[in-house]
Amino acid sequence: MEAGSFATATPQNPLNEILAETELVGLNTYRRPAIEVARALLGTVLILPPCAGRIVEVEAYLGEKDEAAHAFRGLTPRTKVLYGPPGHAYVYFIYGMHDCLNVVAEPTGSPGCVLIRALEPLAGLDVMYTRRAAARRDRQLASGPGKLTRAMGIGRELNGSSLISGPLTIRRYPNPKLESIMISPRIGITRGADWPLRFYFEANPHVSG
DNA sequence: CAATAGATCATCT
DNA sequence: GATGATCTATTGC
Repeated sequence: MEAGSFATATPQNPLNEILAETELVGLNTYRRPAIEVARALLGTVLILPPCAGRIVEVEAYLGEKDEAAHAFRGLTPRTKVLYGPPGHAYVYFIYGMHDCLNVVAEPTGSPGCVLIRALEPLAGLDVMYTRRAAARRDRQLASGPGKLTRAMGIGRELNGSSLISGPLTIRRYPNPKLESIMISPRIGITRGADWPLRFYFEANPHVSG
């Protein structure tokens, strides 16, 4: 957050500023190979009012040819959304406890997607701290796939929802801040663990460990 | 600080 | 019945 330029006790929610300075990420951005979409989403802003966070870490999942992807087993009730149109949210429940957010990529019928792994909190921090009682620093609010869904209030009710119409949306700055991008193998998987499909901002403290 | 165990359930074999 | 795109608390150095 910014240093105390104002002495007012009521903190201004910067969500309106973010909305004014950004533009909605459109369908053409999502309807591309998952790797390209992953790169394109780095630095964009994930918004679910009253919260917003800048995407600083993502992973690409390549569909049926990718052993680590849910779609490796083909079309099932769970993976149905992945086979649907791009630009939609795929939210699933894992480890009996956590929800994870993916963005569906590639044309309809091709189940590539991008896992959102970490956010730099930008707006609604007070709400995030309420939801994430264990967090003592901003960097602990959303530095992991389960943490960020918790902090943002993203649940399975948003599975299959459109990122174009909302309420969950992704927006980009016309002139994004420059940060050097690192590439590494994906985290937390057993098969396909050697493929370099994780992208993150090298020096950003909000990236997961 | 690093390592580890426990929580807890949808999905698939 | 086992596994898993995780997080947290706790233990041990």
